[in-house]
Amino acid sequence: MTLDDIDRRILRVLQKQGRISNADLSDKVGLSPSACHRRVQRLEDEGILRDYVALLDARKIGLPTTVFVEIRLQGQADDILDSFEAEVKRVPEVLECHLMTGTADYLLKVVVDSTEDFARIHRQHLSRLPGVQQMQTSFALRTVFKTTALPV
Amino acid sequence: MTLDDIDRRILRVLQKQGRISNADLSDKVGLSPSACHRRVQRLEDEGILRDYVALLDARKIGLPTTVFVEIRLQGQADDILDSFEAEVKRVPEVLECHLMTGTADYLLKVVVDSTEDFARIHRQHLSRLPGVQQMQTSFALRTVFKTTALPV
DNA sequence: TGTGAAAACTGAACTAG
DNA sequence: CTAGTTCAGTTTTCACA
Repeated sequence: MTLDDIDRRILRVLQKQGRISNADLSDKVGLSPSACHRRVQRLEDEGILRDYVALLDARKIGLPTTVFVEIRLQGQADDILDSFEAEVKRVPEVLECHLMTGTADYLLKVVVDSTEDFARIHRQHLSRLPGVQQMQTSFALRTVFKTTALPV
Repeated sequence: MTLDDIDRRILRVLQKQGRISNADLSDKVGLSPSACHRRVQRLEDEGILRDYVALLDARKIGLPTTVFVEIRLQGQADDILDSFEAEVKRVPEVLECHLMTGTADYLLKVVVDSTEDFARIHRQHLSRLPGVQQMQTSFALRTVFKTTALPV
């Protein structure tokens, strides 16, 4: 599917204000409410608009610390990767898990309350992940910025 | 502020379905619509519910590739950090920028179309960032999972 | 918690380019 | 024929009792 300029404007607005009313959105992008609504529906049907979510203030719910964990596995056989991934999925503090280029390396993004809390999660979950050869941890001192909005 | 069990349920639902109607939400958490509405408003007022956003399918808008870039700066003087951060903010493909523990290290998360596209962004933007001593790039081969939902 | 007026949503019928 | 508009019935929101 091909996006025109108005589509991109709609996406830019919704990536910042996911709960804006269709009336206000149509104003912002210069369409009538129903024309705008039809476009939004098309973007949803195509799966380009994938989800609407609420974002929480991590600090205010006691998870101010972001940790990145690099993990080298013992091999790259599919069953090693599969069982590792299955276990990682069960740790709710792990928000992202990427398989990186190179030799069976994973990068995890983890949110925790504090370094002590991370120690606990490490002890209870990460240190028990199967097939791990090496693990290296880096703490974010400060998140300069973070957005979910893709450039469209 | 202290969150009770129903608050947490509300937050869990809204982190997955940010546009659910108040009527449906109140059903799911077992409250009357107006009681539920009051709680949501309180969570918004407190800033715990920070934002509602739409999430896009990165693949479908031509940004299927995630790249992590580790950067070591030449020093950790405030003005070096400040000018670096100011410049990084201007690159829309950079979704996250974290200052990491250690010696003036940054970690950037970047989304691009392809390795060639990353090469362009590197050439045009990243290689021109001020104060950079060293830069190391890792590509995500495959994103196993990724969520914006914090564990509450 | 329940109520009701005001706002928003959303589909149908219609129109212009 | 595609993309926009107006209009009207329905649903949702949200302030107040």
